[in-house]
Amino acid sequence: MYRPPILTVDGLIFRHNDGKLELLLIKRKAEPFAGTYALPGGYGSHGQTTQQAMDTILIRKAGLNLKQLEYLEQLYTFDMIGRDPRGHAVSVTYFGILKNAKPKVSSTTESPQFFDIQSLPPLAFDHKTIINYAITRLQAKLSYTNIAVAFMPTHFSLPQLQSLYESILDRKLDKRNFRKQIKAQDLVKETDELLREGRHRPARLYQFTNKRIDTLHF
Amino acid sequence: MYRPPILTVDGLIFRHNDGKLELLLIKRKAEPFAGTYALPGGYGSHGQTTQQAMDTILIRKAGLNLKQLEYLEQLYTFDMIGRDPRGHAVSVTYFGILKNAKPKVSSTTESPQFFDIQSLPPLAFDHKTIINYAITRLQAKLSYTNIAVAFMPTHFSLPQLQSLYESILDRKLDKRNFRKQIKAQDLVKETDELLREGRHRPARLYQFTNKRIDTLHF
DNA sequence: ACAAAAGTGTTAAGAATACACCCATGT
DNA sequence: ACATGGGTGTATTCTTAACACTTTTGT
Repeated sequence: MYRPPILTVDGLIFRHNDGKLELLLIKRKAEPFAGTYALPGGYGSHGQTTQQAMDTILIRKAGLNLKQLEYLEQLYTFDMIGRDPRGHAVSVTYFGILKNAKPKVSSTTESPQFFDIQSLPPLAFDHKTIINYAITRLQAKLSYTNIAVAFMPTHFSLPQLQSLYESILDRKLDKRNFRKQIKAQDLVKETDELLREGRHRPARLYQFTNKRIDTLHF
Repeated sequence: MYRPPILTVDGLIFRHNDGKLELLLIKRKAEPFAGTYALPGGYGSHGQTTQQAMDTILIRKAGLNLKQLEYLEQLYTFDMIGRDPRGHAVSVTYFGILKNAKPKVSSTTESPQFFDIQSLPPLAFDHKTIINYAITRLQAKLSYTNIAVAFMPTHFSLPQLQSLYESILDRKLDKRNFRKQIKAQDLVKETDELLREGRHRPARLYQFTNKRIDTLHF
């Protein structure tokens, strides 16, 4: 009789908030690693695609459903010995982006919480490895896709967009070169609105020219 | 009681032979799609990593084991309704490269055979989609990794290397620019051997400077 | 001597980088 | 009036692309 491996699904939900790149974590209630932070995840069941499983799990653990995400792609499938108390498990991971302006939904079932990527708490399982993998992928995609679209609200200033790039790439960019490149790609178009938010010159607001996100996952 | 989904594993084994990019297919013996060509694949079992499963399946279906491959990476995990007669299945796919000079091992269990990428037979399941995905990935990796190393024999001429690039990218490249770029990356070094193979000037043989293949999978 | 593939450099255009000052606002 | 972040242009280097003739061999 055929006995398949345990299949789990884990989600990496990012957002850009307050100039920082943030990741959604939950605090585990069950053993192993009870009380430790972890990626929201759970078991996939027969008759369900892994994406459907991801959806149910995110709703249960973080009060968030996939339709609220601006972007979702499969990240990688990790199979590691000792991930699961019941033995070897295969985990399909998904990488999602929550748009900045969206309501920050979260039931408190497992105290879902966004953490700045720069200061993550200790993590359960091999989740730190998975997160590093996701960030490297995100950095790579930033250069050859318009994935930035997924993070930004519909109207945004170029300094805000630059802040997104900087928090993902984890380095400062030259303001003039950044603006020149963004404009050269014609990724964005001007609006006639301004954003006033301090005792300094207001920023012009832009919107993206095409809202579709390139869907090449490499 | 928890019932996991069916888990399958499929392999995409490429090689570069006779100036063409080739892919390993087997002819299915069982239903569904009996008699149709397909990627070598099968079920993953409890207590086995997907990579171990890939190994046993390749041995059984094509008389080839993973250690004979020059390169292996995970490609993607497809879950599609109707892939499996027993219902919904999740398939983890691996992408492998067989070095040119390697013995072309193959038991005839399921008549494993290499096909030119340019003229593939009709394929079972959604395997055509998976293959297209793999080729796109391979094309992308060619530009930012030294994955070409995996295809070439230890000693090779630059025209042979160019032929590999051309068969993967499916377009002609300029000879002078190609050689300049390869040399600029210092990917290769000259040997003092020559390859004579026709009534024309012999080609100088080269070897790769570092045999390690970059292992960034993006 | 000729056919056939190997080998070789230069120029032009475009992309990426470095860099410093003026502008519009709130207090 | 001043502090704060928003906004703008040019020069240089590096990268990419286009392009044609000579060399060495086997027959």
